[in-house]
Parts: sequence; C-alpha cells; structure tokens
Amino acid sequence: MRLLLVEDEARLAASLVRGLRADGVVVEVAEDGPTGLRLARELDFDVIVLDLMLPHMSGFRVCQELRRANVWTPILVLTAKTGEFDEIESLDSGADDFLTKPFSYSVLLARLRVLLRRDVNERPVVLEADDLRLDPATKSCARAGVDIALSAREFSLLEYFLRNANRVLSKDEILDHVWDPDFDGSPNIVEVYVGYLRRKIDRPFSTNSIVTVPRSGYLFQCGA
Amino acid sequence: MRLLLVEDEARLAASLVRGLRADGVVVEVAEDGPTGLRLARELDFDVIVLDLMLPHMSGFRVCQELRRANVWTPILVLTAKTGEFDEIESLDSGADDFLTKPFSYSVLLARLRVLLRRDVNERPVVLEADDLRLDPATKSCARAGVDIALSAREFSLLEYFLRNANRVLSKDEILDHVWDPDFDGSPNIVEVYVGYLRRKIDRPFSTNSIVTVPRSGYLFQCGA
DNA sequence: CAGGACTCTCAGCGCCCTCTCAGGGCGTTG
DNA sequence: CAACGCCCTGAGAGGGCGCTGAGAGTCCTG
Repeated sequence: MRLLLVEDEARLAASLVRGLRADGVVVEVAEDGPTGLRLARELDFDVIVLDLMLPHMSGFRVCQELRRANVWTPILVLTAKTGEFDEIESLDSGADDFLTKPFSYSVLLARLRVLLRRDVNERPVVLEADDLRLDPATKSCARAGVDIALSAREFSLLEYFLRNANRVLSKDEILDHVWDPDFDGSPNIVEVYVGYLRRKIDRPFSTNSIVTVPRSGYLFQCGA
Repeated sequence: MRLLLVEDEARLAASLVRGLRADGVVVEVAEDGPTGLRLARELDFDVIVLDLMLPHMSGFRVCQELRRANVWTPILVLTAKTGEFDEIESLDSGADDFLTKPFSYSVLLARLRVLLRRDVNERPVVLEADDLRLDPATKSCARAGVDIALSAREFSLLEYFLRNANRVLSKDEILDHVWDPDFDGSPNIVEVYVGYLRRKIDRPFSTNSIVTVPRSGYLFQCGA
C-alpha cells in the first residue's frame, strides 16, 4: 500500500512513518501544502493522510484542489481543532474521513482499513454479440455504433436471445420467458416480434443474426 | 434517500427522524437489534445509522451479521462510549464510520453525505452531470451557470436521479427512495414531478436529461 | 386573514405498443 | 400435382400508459 502523509510536525510524522512502515505500508512524506498537492497529483497513492494546519497552503485547499484536478484518492484529514465547523468543512471539501488529534495509532490504522476497503462495484453488465450491444441498465441498444430504438417487448425478446446465443429456442420456450405466464394467445406473436426485430437489427445492416430453424424455433447466432 | 435508523432511545430517534425527513430523507426506524437486522436485510436502504447499545442484540452483532449476509449498505455507528476500543471494534466489524454521542445534527448530516458519496463510485460532494450541478449541502441547483429554484420534493427526486444516472429507475423504485414509506398514492405522482423537473431543468435549456423508458421507468442520462 | 408555495389527486387526451387476424409464399408429404 | 403445415408480414383494433392542466388541501408568511 502506498500512502502519502502530508504533515509538518516532524515528531508526529516520524512516529507515524515508523509505525506504518513496520506494518508494510509504503510512505511518502510532504511537509507543506504545495508539496503534498504536487506529489498527490503526480504519483499514484492508495490513500492520503492530510493535516489541516500546514505551511503555505491549508489542508482544505489541498483537498479541494485535488478533487478539482480529478484526483479521487481517499483522503483522511487530521485536525488539531475540535470545533465541528472544521469537521464539516473538511468533509464537504472532499475528504473521506477525519481524525481529531490526539489520536491513537490503532485508531488511525482501523480508519485506513475502512478507507481502503472500497472495492468499487464493477458493474457493466452489457450484453454483446459481435457488433451488437444491449445494455439492460439503460434499456439501450446499438449495432455498429448506431443507436436502435426498441419497444419494451422487443427489448425483452432480444435480451433473451442474447442470453441464449447460439442455441435454438422454441417458440414455447420464448413465450414462457418473454411473455407473461398467463398469456394465452398463439405463438404467432413470437413470429411477429421476431419480424419486428429483424427489421430493426438485421435488415438495415444486412446481417442475419436471427435464424429460423424450421419446426424447431429460432437461433440467435454470433461469434461465427 | 432511504435511511434506516436503529435506535432505541425514543427521544433521540424522534428528533433525528424529524430533522432527516425535513431534509427529504426517507426514514425507517427499528427499535431493537433483531428488527434492525431484519429490515436491513429485507429492504433496500442507501445508508444505515446504528446505535451500539440496543435491546436483544448489540450493534456489533447487527453489523457483523449484515456483512456476513452480504449486505454492504454503508453503516454509521452511534456510540455513547468514549473508549477507542469500541471505535476500533465497530470499524473492524464492518461499519464504515462512527460518531460519539453527544453529536450535533449538522455533523451527522456531513458524515452521511460522505458515506453516500462513497457508496456510489466515489462521487464529489457536489453532484454534477454535464452542465447540471446539484449541491446537497446547500440544496442549490444550477444548469449552465443559471440558478434553478427547486422545491424539496423536486430536489430529492433530482438528487436520486443524479445518484443513479444512466440507469433506468422504475416508478416504484423512485417512490420507495424519494417518498415516505407510508405513502400510498399512485405512481402517477412520479409522472407529475418528472413533469415539473423537466419544465425546470430541461425545457428552458432545450435539453433532454430525463428520458421516459416506456413500461420501465425513467432514465437520467448524461455524459453521452 | 389573504396570499403564496408546495404537495398531491383526478380526469381527459392522445400516442404508440401490443396483439389479432388473414392472406400469401414456400417447402414437405401424400 | 394437390394438400397441408409452417412461417412471414401487412393492416388494423384496442387499450395501456404517460403527460398535463385544473384544482383542493395544507402550511407558512407577511
């Protein structure tokens, strides 16, 4: 773990560095605001510990400047003041947490653990098949970079195809998964909607993703 | 924003609920550990405020059980004790932050803002989407530098949209997060307020941030 | 007490989505 | 070759769904 400590009090800094290094943390120290800002922008840290009272430039400023420069490294602010005003202001200026001096080393460590625990949820569950993209989160669809407007039913159907690509799906199967369970119309509706889809995602691009398998159903093919 | 408050002291709970609701937060209250645990597991909250001293089950246990059950909602622990031991133990048992009683309401709010910002991919304090800016701390809103006056409800709704940008939100989902839990009107209210927002943040600027996704809900889109 | 801001309800309207239906093409089967 | 089954598609009905204006109720403020 790489940590940047921005702290001008030599004694405190030295003792923190000793403790952190003993715990296997890679520590860099900056002794004033501008230096801290520069290091934070130029190097890649996992977390920043920032004192509020600094020579030349306050911790507030450093914090704000960093966020403004689009640096989102977690910041833990240290403050000797006890007023809640500072507290609120640090948090609102972009800090992730703060600690009031004096504090114990173990508390600092526990806080750092929390800050580092954020495993940012990877999300993009985008369905892709060749040049076709389907995003369930935004209900959007595009082929070869061209946006395609789909109705709700069309989207559900295409989503089902993509999730079962390269597999023959019978009309009844499709009916079960894409239409309401209590739908009692004829399977012809599937043919109708397959037709709609082909007109939107195949014909304009001269592709042939949705293949009819006579007497069996349909097949969405990709990755050929 | 949906918040779960687990607190058995009625006076404190009531005053927090009043304050939070006035700020547009949707609050549910649990008065003991097991109830809190159950609600937290069954419902979808944005943040949990948890007292340590609780009937039937301590805050520690609640916290641990939740994390064990794979519920990662941010948790802010309230504690009356002053020893740092509790502090470390809460943080290590899965809490994201803690606050020692007595505390001021504004500090609580600031901490909550931090937790929420963290939850949704490390967001700055001010919510931004293209040229739209929303500041939860001051309840102010501006597009392209022009200030826009929003009512409390409109603000909550827009804030929810911004925190879930580029994702389709169903009307029920919106109802759950922006309106009180005991609201039992029809989802039409969402359409009405979306209409209000569009008149204020889209029409005057010829933009189209809030998109209707028929039969699915609404989508706030930005950064396209 | 009047006026205004805000929240919510309700009903009307219009669009487009969904689904039905029937006719035609095509391959298969007798 | 005729008959049949299977698939495709255009036309069109109906209704669900979303949007909006009007207005009632409430609270706050001057």
